[in-house]
Amino acid sequence: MNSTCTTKRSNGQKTKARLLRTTEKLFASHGFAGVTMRGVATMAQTNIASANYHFGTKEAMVLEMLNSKIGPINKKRKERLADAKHNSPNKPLPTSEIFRALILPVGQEVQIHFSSQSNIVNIISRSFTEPASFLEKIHKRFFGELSQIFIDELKLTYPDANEDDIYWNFHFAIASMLGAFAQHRRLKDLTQGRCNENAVAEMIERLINFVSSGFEAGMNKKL
Amino acid sequence: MNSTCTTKRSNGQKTKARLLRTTEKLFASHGFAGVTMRGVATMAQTNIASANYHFGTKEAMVLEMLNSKIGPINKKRKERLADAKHNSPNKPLPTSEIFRALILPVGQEVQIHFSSQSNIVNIISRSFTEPASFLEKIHKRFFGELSQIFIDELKLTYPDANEDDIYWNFHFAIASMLGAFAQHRRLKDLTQGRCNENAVAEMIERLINFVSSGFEAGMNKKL
DNA sequence: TCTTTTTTCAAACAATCGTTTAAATACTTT
DNA sequence: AAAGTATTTAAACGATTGTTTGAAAAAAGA
Repeated sequence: MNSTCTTKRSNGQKTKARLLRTTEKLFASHGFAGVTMRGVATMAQTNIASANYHFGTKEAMVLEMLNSKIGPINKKRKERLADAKHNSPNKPLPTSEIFRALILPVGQEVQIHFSSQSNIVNIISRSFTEPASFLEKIHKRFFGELSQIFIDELKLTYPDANEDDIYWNFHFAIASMLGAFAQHRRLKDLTQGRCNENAVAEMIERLINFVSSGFEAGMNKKL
Repeated sequence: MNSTCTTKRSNGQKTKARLLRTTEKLFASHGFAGVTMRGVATMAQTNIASANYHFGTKEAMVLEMLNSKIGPINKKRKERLADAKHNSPNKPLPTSEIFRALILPVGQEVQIHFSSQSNIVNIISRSFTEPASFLEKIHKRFFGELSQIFIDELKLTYPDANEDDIYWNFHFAIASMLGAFAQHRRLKDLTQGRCNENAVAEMIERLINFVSSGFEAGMNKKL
């Protein structure tokens, strides 16, 4: 018959998408352990076995959700870095431009879905200290390839620098970014309501400035 | 009769201490969810019910362990800050001194128990993004009172600064510290063995420098 | 020594977890 | 319309979780 809103299968992809969205919400608010097959299925208004039918295991379901969220962000990061290189050829990039390419794509995602329950901030903050061992592999997979690209770029900007300096301070930069996002939920308590939703863009700029300055200081100052 | 090595009760406190040490190890390596009453009891060579007898609940057991580890560190932080103020009265503290008081006590703890299985780094890194809701309260309790002390001190050093600037950049500083510790376990992979155990003291100094520089830049530079 | 309290233990409880099964339903294709 | 595939469902499985019970064992006080 004339299907009203579907392309091939009408309900299968719908249910799968609903399950993914629910996984997103539960993972964002309660972490991996808080994602239960029953909870996801119930909240997605379907059956437990349906979740297993679509994803096989809980682990695969969470992984697919994470990939759908973090994958596009990493793509934008690489694109922004490539654009910056293309716009100023044969010249090393400023430190702030490198970290802007790293931070801004997440920041934009945060701005878009700020008041959403399944905020990307919560997902990222959960996914980098989750106890589950498979998440460590995922983290390595997601940030491992990306790290090398950005470290190589930093080496071009600091050609005479000690490699240890680059590694250490890049480590701090990553830590600052992730930690800032991880703690972002608690910021309202910390500041007693001083930071409202509209300040997200401001926070991103502050974060880029903080990280870039810290990195530069770490490269220049001899301890 | 003449008790050989105990003060009042011979075995009760011993078992309780053994349970706490085991909780420490399991929490450090597998997080809150990885701490199971059976696992702790077995590894501590005692019975499940014994753990419940001594602590009541799993939550209380983990809390007592956390308090025993983080409490003394926070005490040293306040002491170091008070000492710094006492040594230079009527003069605002340098930014690096304030953050040194915040970071060094943890760093020393890290150095002492670096190769230990129950490293304080792992405990701290676990305890600040653990999904369990009670841990968020603990985090607020532990860092809540401490934050205000250090923020007040930063206000003295930057008397003309915008309060928002102080809050934001202190937030980043805390995030950097926690994130750096949280990621420390993965650093060996990231650097391909470039960072050995002896480099802990170096990392602490680098971290203090990174955080102080980032904070100062955030206070001075207008965006 | 006898009594009292503290501590340990095996066993079971109730709840929840991820996963599987097999039958029923919905949809597409022929 | 019939056949075949895709999807949903209720129900159960086995394993694990934190917690409780009640009795045995150990230690302490009298």
